[in-house]
Formats: sequence, structure tokens, C-alpha cells
Amino acid sequence: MELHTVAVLSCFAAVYLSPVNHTLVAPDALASLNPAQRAAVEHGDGPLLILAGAGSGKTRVLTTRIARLIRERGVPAHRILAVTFTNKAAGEMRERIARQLGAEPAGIWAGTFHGIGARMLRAEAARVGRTSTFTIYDEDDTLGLLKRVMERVKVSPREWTPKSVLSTISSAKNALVGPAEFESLARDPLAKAVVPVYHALEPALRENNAVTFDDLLILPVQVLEQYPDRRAAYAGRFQHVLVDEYQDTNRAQYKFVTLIGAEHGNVAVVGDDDQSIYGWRGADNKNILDFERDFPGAVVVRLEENYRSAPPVLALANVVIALNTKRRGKVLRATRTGTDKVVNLRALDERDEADWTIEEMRVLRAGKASLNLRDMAVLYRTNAQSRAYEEALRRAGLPYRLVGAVRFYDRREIRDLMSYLRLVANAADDEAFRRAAGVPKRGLGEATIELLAERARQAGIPMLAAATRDDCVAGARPAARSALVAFATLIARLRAMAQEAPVDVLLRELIASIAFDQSLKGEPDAEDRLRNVAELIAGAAETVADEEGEVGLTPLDHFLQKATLVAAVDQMDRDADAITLMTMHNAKGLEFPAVFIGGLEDGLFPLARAYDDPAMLEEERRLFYVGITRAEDRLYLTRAEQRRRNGELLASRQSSFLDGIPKGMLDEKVTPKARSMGRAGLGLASGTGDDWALPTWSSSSANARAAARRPGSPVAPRVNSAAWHDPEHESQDAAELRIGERVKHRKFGAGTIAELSGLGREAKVKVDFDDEAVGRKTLVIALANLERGIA
DNA sequence: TCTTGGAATTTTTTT
DNA sequence: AATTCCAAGA
Repeated sequence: MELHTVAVLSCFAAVYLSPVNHTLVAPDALASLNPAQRAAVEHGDGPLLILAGAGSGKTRVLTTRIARLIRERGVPAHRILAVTFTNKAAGEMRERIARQLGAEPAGIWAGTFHGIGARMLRAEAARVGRTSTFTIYDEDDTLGLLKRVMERVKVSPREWTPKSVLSTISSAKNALVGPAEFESLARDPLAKAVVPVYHALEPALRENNAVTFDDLLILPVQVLEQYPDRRAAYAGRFQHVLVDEYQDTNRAQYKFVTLIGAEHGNVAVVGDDDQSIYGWRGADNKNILDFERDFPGAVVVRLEENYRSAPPVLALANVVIALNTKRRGKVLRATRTGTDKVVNLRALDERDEADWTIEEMRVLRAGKASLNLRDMAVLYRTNAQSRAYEEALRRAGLPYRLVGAVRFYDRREIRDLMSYLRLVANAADDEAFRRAAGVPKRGLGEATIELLAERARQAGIPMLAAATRDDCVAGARPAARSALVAFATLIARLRAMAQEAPVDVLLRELIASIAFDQSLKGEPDAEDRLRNVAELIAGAAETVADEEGEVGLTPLDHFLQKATLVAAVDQMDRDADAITLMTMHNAKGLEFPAVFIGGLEDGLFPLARAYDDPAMLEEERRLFYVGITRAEDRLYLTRAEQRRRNGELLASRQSSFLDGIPKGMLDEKVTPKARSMGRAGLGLASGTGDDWALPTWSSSSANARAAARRPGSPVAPRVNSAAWHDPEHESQDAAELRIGERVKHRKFGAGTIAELSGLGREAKVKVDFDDEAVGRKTLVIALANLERGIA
């Protein structure tokens, strides 16, 4: 190996002289790599595709490669762009590079697509009709603005839910389809209704000096496409582009990478098509499948040696993913030892499932495995599943950390304070104005706010500016007018302060000015909320102005832009000794010695709707694969025979994902409760043949009601879900029976149909039987053998 | 203007 | 079950 600089020499010297220290100072990074990894690290210029199986050491390859680019090949750190999937991953990457180099990689751009997009937009704001202090709207903010826009363009939020409208616009944006093009493509009723909303939403965002999450991806692309000089500047600057989790990039992200990377052609992407789990938000694993076509001459390196999981875990992972058809195909090879069989547990209900899980965790902790709590994680498909585990853990007195569910910044009291800060930083943010003006109650009600909003619109100014203009508040009650002036004065005072003051000082002043703790004290969870406020202040104190050369921004600007982009996993404290609870989506990239995957039930995992579309089912299976491969030594799959969901008790059978698994691969277990009171004990159908006495996953009454209300208006504009759109399908299955029709069942007698749901062999019906002892039952139509034409 | 209680609604995953 | 929405009353 060649050593070019003194700094490098001394770095190695430190290692060789003090081998004890090797966790602090990098060992000879290259020597400890396998041949494939080394090829990826040493690859010179030109496109590079690293197909990295789960646990194959891709993060190490990436960081070593970057460190080597800087050290061996003299690439200045500021000419490197590294895209990671979370902010936390970016931070860890920085640290690891620093460890290998012995110095911070100063000037490197490392972050998520959204973070990097935001950073670029701050510099290019004027080109997209914003200023550098623009606000990033999260989903709630965007939804608020969207509702108002819908009202203005007369698209009824009753006919089309704002959520479905927003998700349609979001999909369009992620596919880089603008309002005009969207209009020309709009076919179905939902899309047609969205057209005017999409057209009006864009100027509305501009007026608020705001962008959505999606805009953070598409506006930079717009800038790069429309301004050749800007494109030349960025493409020229970034000599090397590296992208992690490439299989989860969508159209906009793909375009971004291509625009910046094409100049030098030094694009290195890492990914695993088997771990593509974000198709629902526009990610296209074709990006990884087609990389060699997009970047001719690409070198492909495959990392198939797994350093993470024990053989039984890997064997299961390989068997599961082999059932997918749309894949490049690879088999992970185990390098570790270990013989603990994967456990498959049947529990009675979600509570039983959680109790058993926690009991097993205690054994792992106390027994010869002697695991720490931080070594164990519960993964699940839906956030709602966390509840049973939380309750069980609290009962057991074990500490846990819940990742996701309610983000810290989503808590009401935090959002209230943040709305003030946002308004201080960006006076045009009317959404922030509306929220802040109402907290605490200061005599500003809907009437005043709407009057002000209308006048502000006419005058073409933000609501905050209008609040102090006589012609804009004429007609409002005198009390309301003075409240508006007082409010505006407060914001002005805070703005002056924000130019210099640290954010925690600003926050304290704000809280004192509006007597925020006072107004919280009357509430039920006052203590929790006050603690959260204290935490917000502490967090603000820790946020130092961003390192590199971004001029003209106040500490507040930095704080706000960071806060909005904080992901759930970013907030997870890896050092705390606590059991981790999170979704499998959030678990991507993480690993634990012991992993429990809960809710392996048909309809829950995979979700019932995934059966509509083979592509969706394959994505669910990839998610299962991701979950399995998080485990190092021990893996548990658990399920419940009955589960409460939205207040309804639902019956379920084992996930179809377990169907194809060879006997003997799993260690089958049953909880005592499930054994004594399980399906047999309750006299319920055992899985085949008979109908279900309990409702099942795909037929909850909420689904049925929603479907009845908006027939033919599917919730999401899915291109591939033929079953939803195909009228033949519906007439075949659903039109047979009607609500209100009388039917007869051989066991339950006569009754009236109350609800219909599901399609095909999954179609179900709820019947109110005449016999009051029987009551309402949900039946699978295909199995229930109902007699029609009853009086 | 603000509170309150009943009704409606809940899409699964997230930056 | 839990949250959010909405209409009526204080």
C-alpha cells in the first residue's frame, strides 16, 4: 500500500504501536476486508454498483471507500457527496471516516436526500420563488394548507378526502409530474378532481414561503434542469457521488443523482433489491436493476457474505425471499456460527403474545445468553401493535424505547411552540400564524382569523403583516383588533431577538411572554407536557449553528430546518439499556442479537390489501426479509389467534409467509393460554372448511363502511390494483348480494345483510341474524353457503 | 369566542 | 379504542 502523507503515516503508526487501542484508531482497514469488499473500496473512477446483501458490511465498505478517496487519491472532502438513508447514518458515517482518517472530513456533504435537498435549496431559494428562510411543511402543515386550497377551488373535502388528494399530489411530485402534465394525464375521477387543487397548491406554498417534503427532492431537480450554470456548479463540484440504499430511491432522487453525477461519472451506489420496501412512496427498484444501463461501463460488485446472522436465521431469510420472482437473485452465505432455531410462536391474543415475548426476554437476560436489554428488539408491521408490548413492558417494569409512532416534534405542545418559532423565522407562514394565534386563547376566534385571512389575500400580503394594517382588520371586534396588534408586536420582538440569540434563550422568552407553562398546568398530562417543553429547550441549547459556510442564517433558522427533518430513528438513543420497539421499516439498517417479529398473521402481515396486487405482496415479503435479517443470534416469529383492532376483535390465521417454510426449520411453540383457550376451545373455525365466527382482517366494519360510502373511489390511486378498478371483478363477487337482502344460514338461521366487504374469495358479509342469541356475524361468502330469496 | 359532548372516522409503512 | 370533527350551548 502506498502512503502519501505524513498524516496517514502517523495514523497507521498509532495503530501498529498500540494494538490495544484498535477500537479508537482504525486498524489497517483494507487488510480486514474480503476480496469483494476490497474491490469496491479500491475501485477507481467510473460508475460502481455494489449489490450488498443484508449484513454484508456495506457501511464499512462505503466509509472505507470515502476515507480512501480522501487519503489515497487526494479527493478533497468538500468534493464528495454522500447520501444516506437517515441523518443518524450520515452522522455515523462521518464519525467512522474521521476515525479512519484521524480527522473530520471537513466540508463533505453527507446526509439524506431531503437534508441535502434542503441545504441546496437554501442557497438556490430565489430560483424557486422562496427565500433562504423558507419553512418545510410536514404532512400536517401541508394538509392544513391543502384543505384551505380545496375550499378555494371548490373541490369538496367530503367527496375527496384531503388525505387522498394529498397522496395523489405527492405521488405525482415524486414521479416528477408537475401540475400541467398531471392535468394532461388525469383520467379517473379522483385525478380529475385533484387537477385544480394541484394547480392552486403550488402558488399557495410559494406565498407561504414554504415547501413540502416532496419539494425538497423535486425543486433541486428543477433548479439543476432549468439553470445550466447551477448544474455545472454542483456537478462540477461533486467529483464523487455515493448513494446508500439505492433500491429505495424514487424518480426524483434518481434524477438528482443522475444530474449531479453524470459530469464526472463517479457514481457509486449501494443497494439490495431484496430490501426495497418503499415502493408505496414512489421508490422504484428498477433504479437498481437498471443501473448498468443508466451508467454504461459500470463495475458491479456483489457482497454476499453475511457477517451478521447465525445460519438458522440466514437459512430462513433465503427461503423466504426465494419465493419472490422480481429479483436479481442472490444467496447470502453465513460466516458466523450459531445453532439456535428460529422460534415460531402461537399466542392467544396480542396481550398473550406480548407477555410471552417479555417473559422470553427476561430469560435471555438472566440466562446464559445474558443479553442486555439494548440487545433485544420487537419489530412489527404497524405502529398500533406497539401498544400491547408497551403495556406489558410497563407491567414488567422493564425500560423500553419506542421508535416512531408519535414523533417528539409531533406532540401538540411542541407543535404549538414550534409554530411561534416558525412564524418568527418566516413571517409569510400563514399556517404557523393560524396555529400560534390560537395558543393560548387570546380572544382570536375563527371569525377574526378568517376575516384577516381574506383581507390579507386581497392585499397580497401575509396574515402577520395584515394584522397591523387598519384596512385589513376593519370590521373586527375592537378586542380582537387589539389582540392581533399585541400578537404581532410579540412576534416582532421575538424576531429582533432571534437575529442573535441562541434558540433556547428565545424559547424561554417566548414561554414567559405567553405564560405557556401556566396554560399547560390546567391540563390532564401537564407534567408530561412540561417535561417535553423542557426537553425542547434542552435540545435547542444543544443545536449549534451548522458547520459549513451557510451565511445569513440565524441560529433559529438552523434549528427549524433540522427539527423538521428529524426522523424517528434519528432520535433513538442506541446507548440506553432498553428494549427497542419499532416497525420493520424503521429497523432498516439496524441489527440486534435477539429479534422478535410480532403479528405474523394473514391480513396483518402481509396486510390484507397486499393480496390485490402481486407487486405489493412481494414488497411485503421483502419487508419480512428485512425484519428477519435484523437478527444476529436469535429470531422469534410470533402471532395471535385473535387481535383487537379499532375496538373490534378479529380472528386470524398464520401468515402465508410461513406456508412455504420446510418443516423442521422452525421451533413451533404455543403459549399455555393459546393451548387451553385457543380456537378449538372457543369452538371457532380452525382455518379451513367452516366460516369464521369472528370478523377477520380484511373485513373490519370500518373498511366496509368506507367502501360503501365511496364505491369506485379507491383510497389511493394505485395503478396496478386491478381488482379495485375492474368492474367485472366487482359484479362477479360483490353484486351478488346486497345490503338489506335477506339470507339464510344453515346454522344461524335467517338474517339481514348489514355490510359487504372484500373481493373474490376474500369477500365477506356481515349479517344481522334474527335470532338475538346469534346477533351479528361476519361470514366469508365463498364458504358460508348462504341461501337467498328468504322472506 | 370558547367549551363540551356526541358523532364520525380510522388506509400501513415515512422523509 | 382513540382521536378528530362538528354542532349546540354558555
